[in-house]
Amino acid sequence: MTIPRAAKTQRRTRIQEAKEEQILEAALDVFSVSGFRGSTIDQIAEVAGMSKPNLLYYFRTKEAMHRALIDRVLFTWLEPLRAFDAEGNPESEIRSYIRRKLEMARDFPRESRLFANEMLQGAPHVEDELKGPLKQLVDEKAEVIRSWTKAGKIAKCDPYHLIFSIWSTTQHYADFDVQVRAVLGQEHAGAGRFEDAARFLEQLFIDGLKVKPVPDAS
Amino acid sequence: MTIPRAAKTQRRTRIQEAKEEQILEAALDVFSVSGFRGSTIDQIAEVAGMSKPNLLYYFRTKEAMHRALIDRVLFTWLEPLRAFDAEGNPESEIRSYIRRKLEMARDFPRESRLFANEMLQGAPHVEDELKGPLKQLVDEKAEVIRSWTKAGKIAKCDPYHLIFSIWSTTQHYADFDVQVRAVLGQEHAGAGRFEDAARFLEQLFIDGLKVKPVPDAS
DNA sequence: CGATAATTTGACCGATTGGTAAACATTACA
DNA sequence: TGTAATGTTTACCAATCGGTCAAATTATCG
Repeated sequence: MTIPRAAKTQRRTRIQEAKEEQILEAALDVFSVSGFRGSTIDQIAEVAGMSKPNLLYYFRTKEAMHRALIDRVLFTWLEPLRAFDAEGNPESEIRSYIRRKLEMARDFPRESRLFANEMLQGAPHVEDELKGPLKQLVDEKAEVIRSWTKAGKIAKCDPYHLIFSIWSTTQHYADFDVQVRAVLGQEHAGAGRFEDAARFLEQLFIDGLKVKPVPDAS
Repeated sequence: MTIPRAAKTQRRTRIQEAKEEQILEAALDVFSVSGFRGSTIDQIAEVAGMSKPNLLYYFRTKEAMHRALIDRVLFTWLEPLRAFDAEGNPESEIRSYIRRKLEMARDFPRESRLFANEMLQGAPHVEDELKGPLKQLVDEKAEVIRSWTKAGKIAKCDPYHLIFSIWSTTQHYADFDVQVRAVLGQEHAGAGRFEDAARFLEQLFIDGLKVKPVPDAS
């Protein structure tokens, strides 16, 4: 019988694990550029170096591949935010959060683009995750930030929009990489652009969030 | 003869102008969500309320539609940056630039997403525009900002990354709208979110760029 | 070894893709 | 009004799409 598709078996053989990894790696290449609708199984199969029916032996549908990919990416993608520590020093926490996010944009640009593609299309496959686990995590960290402002450790500001702005500025270097390179030109588009970005963003956020001397009407 | 396609005629009839407008409007709907590869002429035709061959009478290929759309969007999209005035007061210039960009994200989210989709795919259709006109415009404005820092009007910072960060933070509210809504929840995801964002971003950039008292070693 | 299960592939299917041909309908204008 | 140009539609095409199937191949293990 050939009925028991890979997914059904209890124990995953080494070969299964390896092939699924190989497929998801190729799928990430393709989905991150063309989005779900714009990607084809044939493309993924070619990148993976396998036949199309062979892909479909491990993942029954195109959606299944995409779903598996999204699930995996979503988890690791939120790790920097999870590491955000309430006990830590606000300035250094924000600083290292920016650093971490920027490192991810540099080291895992495909993952960032996969996620961006999904958002642009209205998150048809992950809306529940956004409204559930993601919102919950952000709510939690927003509360931490709010406590910092209340304690006078950082300037008063909307914690949600602070998080959004860190997300957007850092992911920009992955999602809009072509634009960044084009605008910076050959001279400044080298590997150093991430260091420059880090310096700028740290300055912006740290100084922008410093507690300001109240011009109190006395 | 039916050979002279619409594009070939010198004078554009009223009906041509209207239909082309109607098509591009529909194309914007579709392309902005699914990207170039993920969109189909049939989808656009249905949204436009016209038959597929009728679309192809006005635009010979799917690429021609996309190209026409991109050209139009790219121009209006850069208007806020063009309005950036070297003579003006730095603080109010930056403030109004952020406002304008945020208003565009609110009023023209499809245009923002169309552009974002193109970037994610590596800008296969507009790389020349990025390296040419766009880079030139940004270079020019970056020089303005640099002059401000040299004059001590704003804190010393990398003008390119400053522009990038304004782009990314503002466009985020168009491109990642689903995520923003999901995280903010029903209570705070209303129309007011743009006002909240404006307040936060203005504070961040204005305070973050204030000239800091030098802790000079005296 | 033998046999059973797991893996891989070529051939194929119906649906959809971008695009065409030509007949038909409408408009502009002398 | 007539007629030529413009605009629209039906029918269609080859290529590609997501996915199936049965046969062939390979790994596993007693």
